[in-house]
Amino acid sequence: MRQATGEKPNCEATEAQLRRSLEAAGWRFTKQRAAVFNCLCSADCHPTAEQVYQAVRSVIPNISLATVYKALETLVDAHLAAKLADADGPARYDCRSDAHYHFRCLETGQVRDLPLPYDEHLLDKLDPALVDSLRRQGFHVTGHRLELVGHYQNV
Amino acid sequence: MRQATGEKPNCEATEAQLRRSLEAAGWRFTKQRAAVFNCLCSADCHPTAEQVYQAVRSVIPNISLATVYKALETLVDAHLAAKLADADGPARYDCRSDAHYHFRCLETGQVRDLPLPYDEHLLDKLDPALVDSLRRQGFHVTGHRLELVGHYQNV
DNA sequence: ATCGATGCAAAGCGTTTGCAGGGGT
DNA sequence: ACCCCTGCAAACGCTTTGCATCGAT
Repeated sequence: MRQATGEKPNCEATEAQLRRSLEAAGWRFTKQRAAVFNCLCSADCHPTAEQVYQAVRSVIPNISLATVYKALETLVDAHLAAKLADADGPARYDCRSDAHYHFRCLETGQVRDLPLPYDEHLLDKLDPALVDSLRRQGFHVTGHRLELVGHYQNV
Repeated sequence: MRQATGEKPNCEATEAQLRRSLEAAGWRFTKQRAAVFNCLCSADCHPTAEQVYQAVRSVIPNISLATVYKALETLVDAHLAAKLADADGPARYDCRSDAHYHFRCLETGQVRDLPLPYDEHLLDKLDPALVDSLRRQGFHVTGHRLELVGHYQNV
């Protein structure tokens, strides 16, 4: 975990902004949800529910793991976070909900955001006629998920 | 599930070929492993362990779900299949182990292979200087996973 | 005051494991 | 004959749920 530095979209969200987003989605603002959200935003790579739980306990010692899971689900529902599947092992949570790409370290399993914009025309770059060709075969493509894999070496 | 039509790489594998691949990886040939492999190859979209179990029971009625899981793990180890993560819900199994792309139907959750070659130069097409730029930020990219999403409408 | 959120414990689901007996080499 | 594999059942890890109480509006 690192301190929030304002690099990530949601990180600048003040408590008031978080409250507005939650209420806009029909949820109440609670300190548990705020703590979970702040944990996600200050993490340098996308944590698991258990990692969020351990981190948040230093702020709210008696929070329960079930509450962490419910808070994460609430944040996802309010489009304040996204849930990322993991082939083996627990899911990871990302405080960005906009379309973007991820990097997965094959050595540690860590998942990070890539400083790379979502490219709506990726398929055209692969092959300009691709989407039409796929549609003729029954595949109606509305988006894509790209994950780069390798290893991460902090500099 | 559909009948094997020979379109998929592993589908032409005779029992003898399957035996050779298993033994090359240090495993024995058993009818349970053969039945599980045949089920994967004849499926029109990548099944879950439970779906394999239900399908294989018509061939080996007393097979256990644990054996199906072990057979799938064995096939993955022998590079005769691959395991695909699912955001929510069980994993899916693919009788191809070469790098290729998938299509995920957002309505049914079904996953299919795409008739699309793996493009090693995808990142260069996104941006020729991308890999170098990422490496300077600590991301050492060795491959990528691309999944197209949308809905599938059989024609 | 109302009604949603929390914390706890128990249940749930997909998957893995331990083990005695059966089957492949 | 050896030892791996199977089938059964129990355990497992991650996640969700039921419920009484607490807290936000």
